[in-house]
Amino acid sequence: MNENQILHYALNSFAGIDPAAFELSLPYWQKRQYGKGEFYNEYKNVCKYLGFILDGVFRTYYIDDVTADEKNVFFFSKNQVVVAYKSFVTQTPCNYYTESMTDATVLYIHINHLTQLYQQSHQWERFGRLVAETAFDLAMTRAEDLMFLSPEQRYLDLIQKHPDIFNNVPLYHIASYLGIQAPSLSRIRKRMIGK
Amino acid sequence: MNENQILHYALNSFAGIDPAAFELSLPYWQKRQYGKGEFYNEYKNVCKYLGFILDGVFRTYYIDDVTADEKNVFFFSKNQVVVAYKSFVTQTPCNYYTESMTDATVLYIHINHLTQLYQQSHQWERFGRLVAETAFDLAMTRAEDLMFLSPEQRYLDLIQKHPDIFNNVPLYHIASYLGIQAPSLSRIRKRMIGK
DNA sequence: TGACGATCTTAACTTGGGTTAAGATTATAC
DNA sequence: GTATAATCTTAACCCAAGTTAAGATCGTCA
Repeated sequence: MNENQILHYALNSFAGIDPAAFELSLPYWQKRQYGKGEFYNEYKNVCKYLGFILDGVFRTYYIDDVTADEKNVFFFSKNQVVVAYKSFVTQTPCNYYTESMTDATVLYIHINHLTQLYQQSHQWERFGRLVAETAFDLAMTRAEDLMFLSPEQRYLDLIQKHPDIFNNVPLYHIASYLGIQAPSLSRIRKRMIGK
Repeated sequence: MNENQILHYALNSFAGIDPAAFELSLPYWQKRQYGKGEFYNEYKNVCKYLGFILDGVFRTYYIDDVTADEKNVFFFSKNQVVVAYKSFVTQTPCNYYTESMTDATVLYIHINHLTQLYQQSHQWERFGRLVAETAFDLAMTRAEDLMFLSPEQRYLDLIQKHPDIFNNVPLYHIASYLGIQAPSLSRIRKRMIGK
């Protein structure tokens, strides 16, 4: 499959975007390559683009004012949307950094063009609603993991449900995502041996 | 103000629902009184109603399969929407209990009627999008609090930002919401004295 | 291959929350 | 106003994660 076919396939399975609706959007998608460590969106920047990851992994992180620690909030990987959702929706500055952790390729569309598509097409309006619901689900699941699971359970969950992330990301970034320090993750991994 | 005026005022400030659009919805709103401890929506139930709280406080909580502990997820209070959002949107069974913590009065609308309003009116469609964005914001803020703040900071935050909840809810429910046990909250409160 | 930087683990110690059960305080009902 | 239940605090002990720094391992590239 070429890149447009991959994109159409993903949009169709996600939101039932048919060939005609996809055609509508085609002039608006652009492609960008990211080197490892490049920013998709920076702190204080308004996020103006919704991206679709053809390849690579991104992370969204927060930097604590006081301790200057980085805290990983989300990972985004292949065939997923990457966006600073709240900033994108409200067009306000973002509190996070969103950075590529690997070389990456992204197809992206400007918010103005997306808004245009919303007005032109029911299918795209539906897409907008589904993105909102997906964002809610992502945030809610994150909150639930933190509320209901121990760090150890969160670790096992991540391995099981997101091997693509686990296998492409250094452990200290995993630890930060799980809400613990690197030595704690090492201890958890040691405890697991033989279980 | 009578109850319909309160509702219209809230809908107007939240989503710019004008008198005509409000009029459209009027036949669909119903009123219910809750005694303390009654359920707005139960575990495994599909949430079919979106509620607007005229008075009272509700909590949404999860029960751990293993320990049988209750974990408070959200509080909803006066002049806010109460709903099990994910269950409502997807019309799937809810993982939570949503229960009134005080006597309460709620105006509520059935999902089918709301969907009907979405189709009839742009203003109501906008309302639907804003509810989605509010739900996202609530879940994201919950996740951020758990990721970035210590239990102590979360406690101070709650007092400052949600005195209405803090003043109407027993401390052991607050502790559960903060993600700690009641004795820990006592220790935090003791530490605070003199600060 | 060997050296450097990146990553991961370990150790030793500190800190704060979990657990359990008892006791103090507050609210509520009779 | 007193009894009773609900709520809140305290104590004692345990355990997991935080912190810091050192050391082991892995990857990469000249």
